[in-house]
Amino acid sequence: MIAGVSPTPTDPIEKDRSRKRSTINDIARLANVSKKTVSRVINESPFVKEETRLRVNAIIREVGFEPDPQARGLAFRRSFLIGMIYDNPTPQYVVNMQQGILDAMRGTSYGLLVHPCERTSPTYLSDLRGFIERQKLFGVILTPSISEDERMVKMLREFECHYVRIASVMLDKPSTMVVTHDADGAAEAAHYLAELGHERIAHISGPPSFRSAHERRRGFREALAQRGVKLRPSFDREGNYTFDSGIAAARELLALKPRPTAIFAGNDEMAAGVYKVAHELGIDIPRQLSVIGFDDSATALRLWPVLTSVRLPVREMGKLATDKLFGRQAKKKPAEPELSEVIPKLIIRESTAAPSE
Amino acid sequence: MIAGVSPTPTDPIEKDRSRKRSTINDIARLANVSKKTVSRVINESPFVKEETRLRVNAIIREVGFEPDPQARGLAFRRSFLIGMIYDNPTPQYVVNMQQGILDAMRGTSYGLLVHPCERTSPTYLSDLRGFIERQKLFGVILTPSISEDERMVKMLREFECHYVRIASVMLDKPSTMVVTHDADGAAEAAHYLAELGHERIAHISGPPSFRSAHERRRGFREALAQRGVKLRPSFDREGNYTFDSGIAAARELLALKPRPTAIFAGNDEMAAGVYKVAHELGIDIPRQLSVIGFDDSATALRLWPVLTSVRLPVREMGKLATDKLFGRQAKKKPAEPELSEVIPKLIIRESTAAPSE
DNA sequence: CTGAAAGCGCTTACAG
DNA sequence: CTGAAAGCGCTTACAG
Repeated sequence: MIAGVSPTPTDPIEKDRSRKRSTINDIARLANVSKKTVSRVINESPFVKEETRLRVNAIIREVGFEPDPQARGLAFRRSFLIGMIYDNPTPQYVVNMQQGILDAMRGTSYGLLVHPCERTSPTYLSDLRGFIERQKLFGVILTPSISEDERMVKMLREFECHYVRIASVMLDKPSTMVVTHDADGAAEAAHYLAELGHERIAHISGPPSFRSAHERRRGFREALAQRGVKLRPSFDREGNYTFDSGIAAARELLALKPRPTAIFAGNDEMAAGVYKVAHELGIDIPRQLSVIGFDDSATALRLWPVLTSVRLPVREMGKLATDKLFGRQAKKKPAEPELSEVIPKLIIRESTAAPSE
Repeated sequence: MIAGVSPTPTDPIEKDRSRKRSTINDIARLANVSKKTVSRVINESPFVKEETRLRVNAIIREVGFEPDPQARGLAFRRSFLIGMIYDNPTPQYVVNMQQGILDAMRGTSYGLLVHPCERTSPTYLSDLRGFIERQKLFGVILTPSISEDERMVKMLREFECHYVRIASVMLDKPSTMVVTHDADGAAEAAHYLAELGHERIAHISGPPSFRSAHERRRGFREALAQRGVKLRPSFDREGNYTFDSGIAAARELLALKPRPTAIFAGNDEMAAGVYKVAHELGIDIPRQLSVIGFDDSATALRLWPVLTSVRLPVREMGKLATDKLFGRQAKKKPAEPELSEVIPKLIIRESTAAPSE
């Protein structure tokens, strides 16, 4: 229709025009349709003639047009932003989770907004409410322990904000859950230690405010019981998933007589604390003490000897959760519930051996 | 003006209204001014009568009104989003940096969008261009080594996107820089080792693609030279800031005869690699080998013995950079250049001692 | 299957 | 110091 629109290098006006992003109006004009039709193509409406759709799409690609998420968001009354809300203290976990979410977002026009928070802060809920309401989030990914807070979830429903909860057990409708079955991973650790011949086995659990702490402890205890090994009260210590709490618990545990020959820590950070105390006391790992962690974080490989740990595929969990948020379900028989599950796996390294005594 | 507007618990209509966010129009109506005036108050325009401003602000607070960032962004042709663009491989660094940026953003209506990337990817620059153009970012924080890429910066200028570069040396106008002076930190490490009496001192540097790798090496070499100690070529190894590269370099270094009595690693990750090899070879740290890292990350405390390391206040750097992006300068004599600087500091722990031989 | 009008919640450009 | 009109780039609601 319009002749000679291709920019020439000597044409300063055309240069300026090309710097400006093209809009839905430009596309409509070039395709000779209304902007509403372009909008329909963008939003993949089925009510567009095949031929029209192809023509519009061709022009969109040619011009390199991308709709403005802010404008779309304003009209949709909902932004193209995903929030990651977390209070997990482990950087490795946070970064892996972010990576997984971004994996699923690649190629979309969505952005990832991060929002760390502290459940103990008095403004925790109101901060979060402000964040979600202000940003008009499309949806959020909730990781433990935030994912276990029903007040949080109630608020999200109020704002009609989509969400997916990552947690160690089923807490909600299957379509909103990624379940990590921490108890099964802990059970694997228990069976392995029992098979090695350990009987004086200790556990350092996470804080009661994390559901995973209960699950890991329960899975461990129950599997031990199956093997006829009892987790004695003095060998059953509470930590809070931090390195320091692992040190404190290990000091108590290793002062006991007789002391445990194996310790299963609720996560790798606390296992690192056990290592520190063992080194201080001159206790050899694994000859005199077997240690197992949980998470299989980067730390596991940096410890000496390398740590046996239960691996959770954190990055994949983030991707799974985000696919779910976008309504992209893994292909299954449609009859099956749309639950997503993840199975932890014991990675055996050099911190575990048969007891020497 | 309007009587009885306070909602009563039994009034379902009022309840419904209260669920809907109020807009600039509601405030204008309640304050008996035009929405343009409300807009002026929001944007802190000086051209509003004191009395009007107070009245409008009172109503804004009363109603709990917050302007919609998407709508503002559309009108401003610029979003209320800050991007953090990074390719740093250390999770601890990434999380600390994010925390620092969020510290500075607290109380604002801005959001933090994360964008990890790989400089080696063929789509690196075009991905980034898409990200910045699509999201119409208010500004970005660039961390090493992305912050050292002039093509990246050129692109940002093209889009008139504000930016602050965090880097180990001055690369740009002072108003856009947070300089970390890595060379000074490395020099401290050198002086300390020389003082302890070491002469066979080795260095494992980061990858040449990171400016900090050069700076740390340079600072270390020069300070050593001042003390009359030469960094021999066989003791001068290149790594790439990863744990594995630290292992590889340490294997070579510790096979040398005579081997070094001290190793300064370009970061803690590589120092962790040195520990692993030393343990394997039965070399005692610090009696037979002193080790110093850089970053003072969480890993430094989890290693045994605890690692002497050069600390960079990463979280503060993030806050500093973001304050700068917002034009919030530290108060100084206005004549002084608006450069932000950070001085690394050697944290002495238990991985360093006088050489035994 | 397609389009003209009105609107999302703000701001810019202009006028007074 | 204040406001009415037009516009940012899209979509909804309606009509045909």
